Amino acid sequence: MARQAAVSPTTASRALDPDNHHPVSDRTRARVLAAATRLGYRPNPMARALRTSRVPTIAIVVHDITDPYFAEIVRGATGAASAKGFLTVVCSSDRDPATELRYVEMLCLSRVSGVIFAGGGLEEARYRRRMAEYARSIANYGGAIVALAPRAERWPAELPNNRAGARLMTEHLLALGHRKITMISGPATVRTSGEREAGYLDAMKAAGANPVTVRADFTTTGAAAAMARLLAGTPPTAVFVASDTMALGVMSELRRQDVVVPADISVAGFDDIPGLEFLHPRLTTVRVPMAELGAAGVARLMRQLDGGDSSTRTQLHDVELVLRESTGKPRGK
Amino acid sequence: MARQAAVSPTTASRALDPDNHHPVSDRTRARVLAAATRLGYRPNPMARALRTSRVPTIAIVVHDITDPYFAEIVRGATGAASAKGFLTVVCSSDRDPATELRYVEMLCLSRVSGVIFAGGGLEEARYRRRMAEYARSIANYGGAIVALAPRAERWPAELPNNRAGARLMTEHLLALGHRKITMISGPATVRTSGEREAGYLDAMKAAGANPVTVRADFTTTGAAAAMARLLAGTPPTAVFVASDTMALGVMSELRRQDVVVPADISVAGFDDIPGLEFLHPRLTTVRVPMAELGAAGVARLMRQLDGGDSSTRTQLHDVELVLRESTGKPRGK
DNA sequence: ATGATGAAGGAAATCGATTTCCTTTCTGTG
DNA sequence: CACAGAAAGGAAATCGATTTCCTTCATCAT
Repeated sequence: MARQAAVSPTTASRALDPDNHHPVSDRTRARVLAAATRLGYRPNPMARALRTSRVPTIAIVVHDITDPYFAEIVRGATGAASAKGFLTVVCSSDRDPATELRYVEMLCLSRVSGVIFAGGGLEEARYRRRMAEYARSIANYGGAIVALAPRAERWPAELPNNRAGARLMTEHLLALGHRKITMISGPATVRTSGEREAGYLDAMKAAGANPVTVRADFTTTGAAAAMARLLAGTPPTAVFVASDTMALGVMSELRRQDVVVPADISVAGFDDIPGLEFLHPRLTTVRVPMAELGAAGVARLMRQLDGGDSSTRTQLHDVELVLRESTGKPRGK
Repeated sequence: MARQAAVSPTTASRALDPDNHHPVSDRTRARVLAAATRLGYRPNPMARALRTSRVPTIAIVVHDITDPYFAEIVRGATGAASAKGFLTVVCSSDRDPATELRYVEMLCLSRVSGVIFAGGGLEEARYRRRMAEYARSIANYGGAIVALAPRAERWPAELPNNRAGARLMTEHLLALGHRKITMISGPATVRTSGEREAGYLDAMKAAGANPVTVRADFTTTGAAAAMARLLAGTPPTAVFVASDTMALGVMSELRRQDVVVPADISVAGFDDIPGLEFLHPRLTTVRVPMAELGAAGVARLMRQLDGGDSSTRTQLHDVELVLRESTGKPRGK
């Protein structure tokens, strides 16, 4: 108890308040500060949590922590959070809505200061209803929420510019001379792939090309299966895959069937997850600033907690074309 | 306050105690339980934390969350922890000792119930001293510690059987007919690679073959550089790399120099990180049950917290050879 | 001179459980 | 029948800050 050393019980708290707007004279504050450093005093987070009804930790809920996309986001978020003295709990739902809801319930209960949803939501009624309930409860005790993927809920969001990126990539493919470009996208309920699809359509229409979209599971194996179906018919000269994780499956299937990339078919991905440099040919993709998104999410959270920013505005983050080896001119051009 | 509904202030706490050894009559307990469920009562974790001086969360400190090896461990740990009603905070030190120490200090302060060290420690005096201090402080408030990698500190540990796995892999290479097998290992201060080296030496000596070990940074690029040096001299017919992450660098360098795997050189890794199936040729490696390690770490923690297990014994986990395409007979055999 | 205003800081309530003492009521035994 | 000892449960302290009320002065305007 730093109190003994200093003089006062209450005053210590006031003097130690970082953004203080309490009447404390400079002389007193100096005395308290001196005593505090002398004693190596650190306020007990649990005690203060009980009073303020918020623990100084933020949570980040992801679909799968082993997915490099989410791992990068988590890395960015933990760094930013710890710089602010916050711990980061990660909740990996393994894509199970029930698991995710269980986590969010625990988070509410524990009164974490903020929750970052790195993955998209679900279009299921029960899920949506319970999530809304939890969100209300979090807002109630003064917690904040931020989304890093497009969602039905109107939460503050920090998103990659999916549509612009997809347009850019499609234009790249068109510029190489491709006309038959098909997009391997996710299920209609996944908004991220939906936005990327929109960008693809923008570019195809602008070029007067005929867009073809096939839907697959938003996973590696789902995309591999879709690619196999494509190969069974008359395959396009280029495929644009909605995410790198899916592109991995596509490349794998192509190799299995001895289709040469990019000579026979060009392949483009989205995200630029780490590790792509070990794939051969190296994947052309759109770089999403994942760590930056994580950090931006934390920053947004902090602004909300400080009472400043209360808008539910969506902040877009620029993405960038990364040209590597998996795309090339179509045969005979 | 479930108290109103029931009858008593104290008694509720006793009745709700899971492993109760308090004098509470069955009738009373039933009444309290009924009231609790009726009101949907959940004890406030922060209040109980203040009293018991431990929050129901565990921490896992890793070198790099984007490394699939650690990501898998985290996945295993979070699953096991949440099943016990614990949240998991992850601390990614990015291999910086100062960052790691800062995290551990925050963890002590927050009074997390347990800390799992997924990565190895450092051999630096200052680091060791401060870490010992924090460990003492954690033990002081009743927290637990578990290591998932070999460490100088004598903490309870759940480890993969690195030595046996390395012996197995080396024997596999020998059985294929290789004699010139060199091991690309980590720095001498990294105990994990040290143990794997020992297993390699065991097998080489037993076979009367001449062991050659080269040291590299315990990273992808470090291993790539080491492989480049090896190719500059008279290269071996097989290389055994201390980890899959490093093997990625080795494979990349070999491809860059147009060395064909396994025809020209066989390559073996260690860990069996996910994503290896997209490498070509697919990497032969030793499977370490990473998620299982994470879960075992949590289980060990729980046993310590329950006051049962207080041994600092090291529990070894079996590893398993995974034969794929990157190893084959040496030329001309 | 006097009341109004505001700055500085202390006393005590509060956050919501857990835990330590008790007190009361049985039960069994000499 | 009296009394020891156990069983059941309540009152109050505790954990360590934060926050709400006050009280006390000093300053200023009327």
